[in-house]
Amino acid sequence: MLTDRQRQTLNFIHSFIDENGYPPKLKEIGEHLGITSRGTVHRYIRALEDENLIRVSTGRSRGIELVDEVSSGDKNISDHENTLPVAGTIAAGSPIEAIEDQETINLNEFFVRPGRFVLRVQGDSMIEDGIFDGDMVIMESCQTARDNEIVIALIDQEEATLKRIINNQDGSITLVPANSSMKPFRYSAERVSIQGKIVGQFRAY
Amino acid sequence: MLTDRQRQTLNFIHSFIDENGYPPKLKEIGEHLGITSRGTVHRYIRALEDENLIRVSTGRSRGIELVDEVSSGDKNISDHENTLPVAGTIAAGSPIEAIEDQETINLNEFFVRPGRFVLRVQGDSMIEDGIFDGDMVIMESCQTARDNEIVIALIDQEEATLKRIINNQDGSITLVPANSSMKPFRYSAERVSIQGKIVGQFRAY
DNA sequence: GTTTGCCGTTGTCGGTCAGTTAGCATATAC
DNA sequence: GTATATGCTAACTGACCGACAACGGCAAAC
Repeated sequence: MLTDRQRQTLNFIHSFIDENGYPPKLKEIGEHLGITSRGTVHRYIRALEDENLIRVSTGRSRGIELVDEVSSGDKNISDHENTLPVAGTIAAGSPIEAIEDQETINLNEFFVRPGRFVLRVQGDSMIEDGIFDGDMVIMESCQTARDNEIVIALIDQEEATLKRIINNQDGSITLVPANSSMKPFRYSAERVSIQGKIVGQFRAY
Repeated sequence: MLTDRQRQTLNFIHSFIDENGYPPKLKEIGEHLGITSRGTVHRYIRALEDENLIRVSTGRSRGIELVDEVSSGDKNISDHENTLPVAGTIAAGSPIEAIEDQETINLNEFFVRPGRFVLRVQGDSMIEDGIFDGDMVIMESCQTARDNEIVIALIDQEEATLKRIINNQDGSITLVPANSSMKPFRYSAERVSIQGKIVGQFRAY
């Protein structure tokens, strides 16, 4: 029989894998449970292993596996249910006609890849690039970026912002907002770490 | 089981090929990961080859091939493959960290419904509403719209445009661009037919 | 034909990180 | 008092990671 904490641990492992496709490490589990000690977390892992609920490859990072439960049901989704027809370009002079058999787009296939995540944007610093307060941006994790890419930059390990990046000759980094009422800021390289770059943006009305 | 860095490497190779049609070289992978050493990158490549996830033609530049994953059997369309984790809101003061609140978003479920379609936007008439030249808009077919909704209006059965709509007291219709260099236009009701209203917008970078 | 430079390959070195184990402390239930 | 669950710190080990150096193949530049 599991204790509360053990059950919480198992639940977290479950949803973490669901979400990320790979298992968490002890530290991540600890953060979720509010435990700072990896040793304590490890004791839970051990207990769950004894109960035969997980499998652990000893020594390896992220070495936790779930023990198979009932194989998940198939989710038979026929393809067209997941696509939107692309009716063409809207430009002066042409009505949008009956949408025949033309191109379709599957938003998931278009945007969803491992290593990507979504953020809701707060603030107006990128409005001139068409990224508005409340918009969602699709980011891809990475540590470096080329000039003029839009990135999430973490400054002094504290403040995260969405900005356009310029890698200066001298190694410093300039973060440029797309809002003429704000000014670019220049930082030494050590102060800035990049957490991801933008690959998409969307908005619902 | 892959390490974090190995997974990031594989993801990058994947999207690089997707994007460019040819595989990246070590240096390019390194730049993406923030590594200056080709040797380190090479070790990842080796590991991925050992895991049978890629194939490498030894010695050649850009000699990486992806191993077909279709063959890898199950393709357990587990849900997370179609969702993106929502990492939270990006605002000053908070690093994007452990993706805690397990919210995820499934773009298809979010946007795809019967009767909707996608249009590519041409022109700048809606830039102040964050709809740029080249953006895609998701429309829902309908014949009427309330004030201030963004619609596709077909004028004189000829010209289709994306505009904000105002239904005037006298029955006429005003179409308002979101671009201060353009003026609203007023049409009699007979001249305008609405083909759909906006429900979403997206853009790829 | 030689040189130069890019690229992949291999190996080594030192630093960091994750998992593991053990010992100590506290609170609660029996 | 004893047992159990919980949490911490400290220390050990091996995996992992990144830099660097060196080599060979190849192609463009001279």
